[in-house]
Amino acid sequence: MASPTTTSSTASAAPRKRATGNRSEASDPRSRVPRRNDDGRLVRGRKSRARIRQAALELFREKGFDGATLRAIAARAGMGASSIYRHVASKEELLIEELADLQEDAWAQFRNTDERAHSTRQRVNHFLDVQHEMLTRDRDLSLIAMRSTTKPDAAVSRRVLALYDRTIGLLAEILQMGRKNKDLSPNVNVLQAAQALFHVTLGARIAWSNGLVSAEGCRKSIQAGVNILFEGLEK
Amino acid sequence: MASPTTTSSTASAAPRKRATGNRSEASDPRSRVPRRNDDGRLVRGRKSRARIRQAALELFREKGFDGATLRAIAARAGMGASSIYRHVASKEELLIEELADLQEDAWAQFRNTDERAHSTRQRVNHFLDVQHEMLTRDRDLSLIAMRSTTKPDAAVSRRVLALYDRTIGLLAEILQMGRKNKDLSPNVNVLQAAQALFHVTLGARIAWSNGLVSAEGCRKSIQAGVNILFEGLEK
DNA sequence: GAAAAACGGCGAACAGGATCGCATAGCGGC
DNA sequence: GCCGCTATGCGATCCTGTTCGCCGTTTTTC
Repeated sequence: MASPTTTSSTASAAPRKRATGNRSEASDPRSRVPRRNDDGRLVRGRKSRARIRQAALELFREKGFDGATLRAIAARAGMGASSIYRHVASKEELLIEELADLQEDAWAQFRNTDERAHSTRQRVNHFLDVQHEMLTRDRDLSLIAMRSTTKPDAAVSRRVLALYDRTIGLLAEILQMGRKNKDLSPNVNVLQAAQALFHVTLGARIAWSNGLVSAEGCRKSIQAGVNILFEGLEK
Repeated sequence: MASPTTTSSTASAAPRKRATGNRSEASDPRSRVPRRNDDGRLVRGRKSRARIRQAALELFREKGFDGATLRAIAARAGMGASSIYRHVASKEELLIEELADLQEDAWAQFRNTDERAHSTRQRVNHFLDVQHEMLTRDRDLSLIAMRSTTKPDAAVSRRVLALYDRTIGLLAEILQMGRKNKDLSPNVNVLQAAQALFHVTLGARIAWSNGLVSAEGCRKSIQAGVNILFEGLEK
């Protein structure tokens, strides 16, 4: 791993398609944008998607992500394993869809309970608490999200990264408001600060999802990080 | 993923051994602690390990981690694929071994160039720079290390986590010294601070390894995080 | 120095995610 | 009512990490 020779990427550089691969390109279902938009006619597909999702949800809960076989998910959804790939690009995507929804909920919940009168630090802590609560409900959520980001050329990676970005954006908004209110030093770069905050939570969650600390310990660790970031280390 | 039902873990809960599995337990080579310690007489094994490692190294560089097949590695090392498992518990371990070595080198390099007279912030930046340089030489290094930590019950995960811990420990040492020298506020918790610093670097590296920022951008991002942590956000 | 135990290697097999090629169904246009 | 298009489904198959059971070799033990 020492010299920066050439193609060192996690992705198998070659597309590894079977040589015969001539699935007329335009009709390849794996190009995830449906050509015909679903105006209500494609009922069967939507029902299948719902069934797949439900089955995946249940099995993930019962056996964990890695314990839930695609074939088992498919069976419970009442179809063959390969059919799942008509609706989803990878197994991970099944979980990430869920994560995206829960994120949305968490953000909404924050918006509904946010008090702009509170100090910036309080608001940040509140935001991270809501986020924390959502994520610690299911270990796999953080875990598989993280794992996805180790597959740079998979679509699911970009999806997760986008969620991360959105989270950072929301944090930046809070900080921005705080800076305007003279709650924060005027020369902080809110985006960088938001990133730092987010990364601290991410790191704490690694420890939690590996069972090194309890959910509460994770929360404490996040709070400690927030405090340091706000107060600084220097005297 | 909503309710905290029961067994929701990434690991397939059941050990999934084949029912017949009665590999006399005591003689199972997969229990990675060799019964007999290598005092120099077990030459064949050591040569094999070296060949495997070399082959893996080359192929990872040529094709990337995911692109390098175990069968290919084995072939280049002149043995069957299954034999590799006499020496290594998983493919990931092959890369992590490398990472551990490079870490050691990086830490040594830091020790050799560290100037205790410098400010704590300078020393931290130097430490992280050395670390950064080492890690950005190979994208897979950070990537697969991260991926490993998403498999909590695998040995390789614990190995990586230990490396993380050691890094945090070294950072904490620097901070501790800084606190003694009144370089830092006396009431900072050095361990928490070190964790926060480390997590910021980890987060920046996710962005880098996904191609969102250049190596230099990653470095800048880390530095920005360090600055925020030292100076604090509050005015 | 012989039995016991650990080492190290092999080919077959397994599991599980993903892909292929073909078949069918639903819909709009004519 | 037929055509053509896309969506959806299926079973076989691929690929790859990993495990199994077996066996020859080396080291330890007594």
